[in-house]
Amino acid sequence: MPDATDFVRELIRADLAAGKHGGALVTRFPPEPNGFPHIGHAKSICLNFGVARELGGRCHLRFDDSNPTTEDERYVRALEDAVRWLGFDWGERRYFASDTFERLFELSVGLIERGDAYVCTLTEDDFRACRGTVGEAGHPSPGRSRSAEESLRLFQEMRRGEHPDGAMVLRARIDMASPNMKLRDPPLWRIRHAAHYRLGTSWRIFPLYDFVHPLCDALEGVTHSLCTLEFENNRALYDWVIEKTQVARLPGARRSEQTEFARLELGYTVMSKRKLLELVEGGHVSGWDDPRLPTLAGMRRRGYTPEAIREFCERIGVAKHNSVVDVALLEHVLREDLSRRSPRVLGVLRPLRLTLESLPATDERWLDAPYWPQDVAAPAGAPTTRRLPLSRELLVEREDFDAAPPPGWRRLAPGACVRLRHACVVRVVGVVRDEGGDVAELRAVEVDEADASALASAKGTIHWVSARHAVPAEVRLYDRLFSAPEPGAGGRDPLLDLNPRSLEVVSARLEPSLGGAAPGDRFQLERHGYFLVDEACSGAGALALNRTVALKDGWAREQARRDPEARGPVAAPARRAAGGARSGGAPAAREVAPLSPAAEALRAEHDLAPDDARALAADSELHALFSATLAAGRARARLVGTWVAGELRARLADRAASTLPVGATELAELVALVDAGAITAATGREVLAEIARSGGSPRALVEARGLAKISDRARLDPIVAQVLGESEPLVARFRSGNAGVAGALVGAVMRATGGRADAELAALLVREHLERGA
RNA sequence: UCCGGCGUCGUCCAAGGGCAGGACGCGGGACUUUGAAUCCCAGAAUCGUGGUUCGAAUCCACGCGCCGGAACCA
Repeated sequence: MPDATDFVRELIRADLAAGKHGGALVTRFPPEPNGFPHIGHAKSICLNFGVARELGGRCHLRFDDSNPTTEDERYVRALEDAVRWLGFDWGERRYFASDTFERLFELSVGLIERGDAYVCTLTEDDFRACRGTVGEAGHPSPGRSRSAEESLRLFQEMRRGEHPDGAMVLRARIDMASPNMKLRDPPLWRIRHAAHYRLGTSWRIFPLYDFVHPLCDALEGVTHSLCTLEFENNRALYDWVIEKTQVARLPGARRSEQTEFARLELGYTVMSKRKLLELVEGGHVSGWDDPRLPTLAGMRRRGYTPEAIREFCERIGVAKHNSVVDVALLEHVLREDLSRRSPRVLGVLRPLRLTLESLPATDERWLDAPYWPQDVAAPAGAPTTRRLPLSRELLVEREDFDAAPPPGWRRLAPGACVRLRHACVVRVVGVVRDEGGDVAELRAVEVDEADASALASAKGTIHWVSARHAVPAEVRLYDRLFSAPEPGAGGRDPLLDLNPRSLEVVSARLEPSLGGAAPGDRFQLERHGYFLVDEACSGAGALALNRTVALKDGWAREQARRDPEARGPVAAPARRAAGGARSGGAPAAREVAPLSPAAEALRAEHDLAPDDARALAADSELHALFSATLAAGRARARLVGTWVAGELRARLADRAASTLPVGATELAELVALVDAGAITAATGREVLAEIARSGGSPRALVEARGLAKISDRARLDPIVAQVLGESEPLVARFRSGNAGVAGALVGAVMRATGGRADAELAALLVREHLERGA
């Protein structure tokens, strides 16, 4: 049962229910093959493919490849890999925009013939100058008046390659003065003498996004074209292109509709293709699949699972406002998933020798150790235990020893007892230092199982390996690539925000069972984190491990809190910089904007609410209706104002008041009913909605439907009693101190009476009943 | 400045006239042979001001703030 609900799914469900597009649902994931997909693409993939899967539609994979200079076959493969890896399937539905150029050309010819497009020979600079700015209207290009025949001839010449790059473009003829810049005669095709990765040099002109995209959607029969917020201004053009090309008449084509949602942003990383490309080409990372990158290839190599990413995409939701998701959420779902599938093993990242003096050098004890903790069920078929050798020479974590430990320390310290995971409790009896004074070795003895107090003093458990049996491995530890929450914020160079310590490579020693680990294997190194045996670097005998994500470390967090200086700026708890959409400061309380003289006069004359006066003053038609209504009845002017300027206008949306089948007479009648207390305001609104739809007399409607207000105590009281009887949980909540539910109970009474109950009386009765019952 | 979009816990997402809810993070506690996991508890928000309404996060108005838009990119 897919519970994921968001405005996109709601919209689609509504369209489906309404039978729009013949009840069909077709979405598409439309990347341009000019870079590797990243976690932001995953959101789009999960949305488009997920919606289709859940709601019984299909989703196409389409390559939006209309720019020959940036696109490449290898990106096509990377995109396909990513979609498949995430667990989605486009079946036979793989399309290339570049396959549609011929049809797009034909549609363009139609546009020119109908006068909806023309060839413009302005230079790029002049073109720009002609377009105007956001503040001022543009003016027409000389080409705008070119005849269709002439434009057609030029357009054919463009296609034949008879003109150099930039000599001319085909433009839509829309509106050079439109406040929406996208509509100021946008270019549709431009000349580009460059080899396209699929088409070679067979085309010398290439269509632009705003032309290609709607047309491909329509041609493929896409019903819901989901894209990100920055295309909101393009929607008008999207619709224009579909309408004016008449593409929907073609077989299989549809009038698709665009809906925008917020793209994904993650803290401490960059998501734009440009910036990613810069990192890759500048050698700041090892490639598109560098495990520190938010690319799907990088995340995959680091050890992320498709399941975790899908879960993440589900949890972040889909909305219409820009947001920056905390990486902590990503890491949380990752750990959740990894915990279920990773056997626990021991490995020492930064080894320190520990000699167990109580164990003879020739002794070797093999212990049984479970792979899975008590609260994690072993996956079906997975081994549940392995053997672990204990010998005299051990290796422990350097960090687990402190000669002068802070309070609360539970690990190795002079004289202290700790438990060796799966083995025994040991006591540190000696610390050997090298000539530089650094700790070189620890001497310890096994604690007798009978020594209860020593056993009990061992508060901590540490991991270890037998030096002789340990297998070496190169382990890569990753930290976030950038040290700033929003790299490059404020226009600075993001490279300046690179975290110099984003990668640390250590020579680790692992328990012998890992000797046979194969690329792609994953496990948890206890107390360290989740690791993946690197697919690319683990040759025969040489094990390379990538730490996918560290375990949470409550001790480290606590230490950091005590001494923030001791930790690097990067390792400090993630704290997003203030900002984003919500930093909108509350200016000092301000007076409501003053009324215009006309509005003020109106307000004073009729004792109107200021907002109503303003609305009436601003709309002569509404004002006239107000005056007429006033004249037609005896209701109080203030109330008439509210109903005309408030309730009626709200129903109007963009229409003119004269289009409604409601005149001054009806309005006056309605307001009089409310004013006299014959009906409730709620009923009044309902009646207004009804007569706004189909006309008629309010009084007649009220009588026909029996909508008169119930203000008779004796009549309402039993209704209240019944509602309360049926709302046991709510009543209980009230009893336990939640006074707010009283409102909900009043609401229930209102619903039970179809809005006819005198609300004030209902509220009074509800309160009486509740108090009596208590 | 014009056009478009958007403002709910620190973060992400619900509630679309009637109980402001969930998740992550943070804090506290229980448990623990991973300072993990798990469990429990706490704290924490409707951008502002008016209006309509018995009742407003939700409707209306006026503001404020943030994002996007002037590529022959997508």
